[in-house]
Amino acid sequence: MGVTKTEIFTEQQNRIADLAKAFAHPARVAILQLLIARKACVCGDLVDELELAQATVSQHLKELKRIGIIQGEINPPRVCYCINPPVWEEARQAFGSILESFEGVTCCD
Amino acid sequence: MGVTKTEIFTEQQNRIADLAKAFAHPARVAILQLLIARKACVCGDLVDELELAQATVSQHLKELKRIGIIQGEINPPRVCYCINPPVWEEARQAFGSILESFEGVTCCD
DNA sequence: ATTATATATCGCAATATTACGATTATTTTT
DNA sequence: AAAAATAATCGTAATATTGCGATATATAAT
Repeated sequence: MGVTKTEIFTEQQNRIADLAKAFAHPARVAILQLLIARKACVCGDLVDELELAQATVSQHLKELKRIGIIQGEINPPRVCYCINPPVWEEARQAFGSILESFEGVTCCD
Repeated sequence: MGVTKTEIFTEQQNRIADLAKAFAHPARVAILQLLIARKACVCGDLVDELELAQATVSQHLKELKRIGIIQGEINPPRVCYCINPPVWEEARQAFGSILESFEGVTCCD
């Protein structure tokens, strides 16, 4: 159906999935990397760097904002985007936790 | 168009996006967690634990296999799935690298 | 006031994803 | 050989995502 059955999963599983979506498209990875490099904080700069239409970049920014991993500071007529530190930290914890939980033991050797 | 313009991004960006897709759905997070806990390696056990149809679980397993993060050992008529250590390590590196690259400095304070 | 600039949103088309029943394929068990 | 068990695949429906042109909005500059 294209509709995820979120109710059958735990809060944690749904949150990890949502945080992962921030990184699950190369354009969003590129945006996050640019924001970290601090070379392009303003939306228009991101549009210049990425070969994507302004509307498309804006849509990816909206998705990243929905997840909470970035925040936008309105500075008319511009908007300055940056990483949202607490949520970034949440992502570090979440991914770190699951990625470290595998000890290298597989059940079918 | 629903079709990602992979050609305008770097190999690394595309790979990170792909690895992130492994975690970008709660069912796949649940599957990976179960495989790590070693409680359910066999496909049928996963179907029992997740409230999803067998066909749906099988589809998620296929996607995880495509990414390479799990492998399936055929043990007819069963298939035993487990984490694929080298790709899991690749994911740890990739996410670790990008997540650690943010130093807490934001450009719009 | 008018114009220019910057970004968000709308509407649309194309493609991808999620989910599942039904079927198929393969191997074991009987 | 027939039946049972397990998992993959097919087909299909519903929804989501990606991308962009066009438009709307809001402020700054003229």
